[in-house]
Amino acid sequence: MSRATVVPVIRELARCYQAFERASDAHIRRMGLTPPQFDIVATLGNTPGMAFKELGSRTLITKGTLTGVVDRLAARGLVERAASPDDGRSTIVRLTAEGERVFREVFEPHLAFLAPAVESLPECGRKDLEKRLRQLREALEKRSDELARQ
Amino acid sequence: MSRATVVPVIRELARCYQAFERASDAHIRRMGLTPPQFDIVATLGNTPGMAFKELGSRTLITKGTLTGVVDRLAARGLVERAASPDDGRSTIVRLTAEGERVFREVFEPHLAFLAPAVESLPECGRKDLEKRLRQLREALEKRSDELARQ
DNA sequence: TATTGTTATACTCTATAACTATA
DNA sequence: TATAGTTATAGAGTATAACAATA
Repeated sequence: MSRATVVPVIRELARCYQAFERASDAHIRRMGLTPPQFDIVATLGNTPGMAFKELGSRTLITKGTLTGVVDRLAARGLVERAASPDDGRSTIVRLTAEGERVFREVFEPHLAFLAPAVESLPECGRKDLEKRLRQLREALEKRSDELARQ
Repeated sequence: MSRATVVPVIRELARCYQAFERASDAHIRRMGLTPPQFDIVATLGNTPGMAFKELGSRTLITKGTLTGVVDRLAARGLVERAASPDDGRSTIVRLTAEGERVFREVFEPHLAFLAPAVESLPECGRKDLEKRLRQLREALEKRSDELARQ
């Protein structure tokens, strides 16, 4: 019974996310960013900046990779590094004025682009979906923990 | 109102998929495959093989990339190319005996690994989730079409 | 002319591990 | 010793476009 139960849910999750990703990535690339770059700009938007460590844990980008992605964004003038006042080992990453501009220019229109799809679900359907996705996520996180513990 | 509606659903979708991906990728890598490679092996499993074109459309890997991924799997002896009997331009990709073995060794255990997470949802919750995800996916696919048409 | 798959280019991301400087 | 970030390495995936063979 396990297989017949698991496959449909996982397949719909993957297909739905891929549909989101495809719509989203195409829109993001038209605005001249890669998906990880957008992820970082979106994470830094409306914040005073944050340490590499926190940025990495929020975006799920590992530290070695993050240095490279941040380098490329910095080279384009969208983010900048600053020394942490609290910890001499730590570096803060934050949006530049240009980065803020891109954030505003890119993030809200991106939501507006996605909105018609989300709003096509009935109100109760959205709430359901959020709740079920949260439950499944928590259960999946437990599986990751199990695996890591082996 | 649009932003407050859209963000939570999209965030839960992304977080849930990322939790899946993280659990799944770690498990797949332990078995010596990359995620796109697993995707191909899983797609070819229990089929007589299929043309590049179909394989690409099922896995969402574009043709230029697919040649490279298939090359690496072929170099490891997991898949092989064969001329299409129907169309001289077309190439069939199929699992080798070794590829079939890896499929069996990898796919079912992978489902078994994920099963506890999915089965932690109540029966009705799984059905709900599948239905809502399907609705959202269809709406997102329409957004992609809109974008492509511009 | 259109389509299938390959090749070529250039780049981004990825995992991993060694390294530095601070704590 | 442990942690934060950088550097180095090697490889995998990506977009894109030009190309050969076939339809």
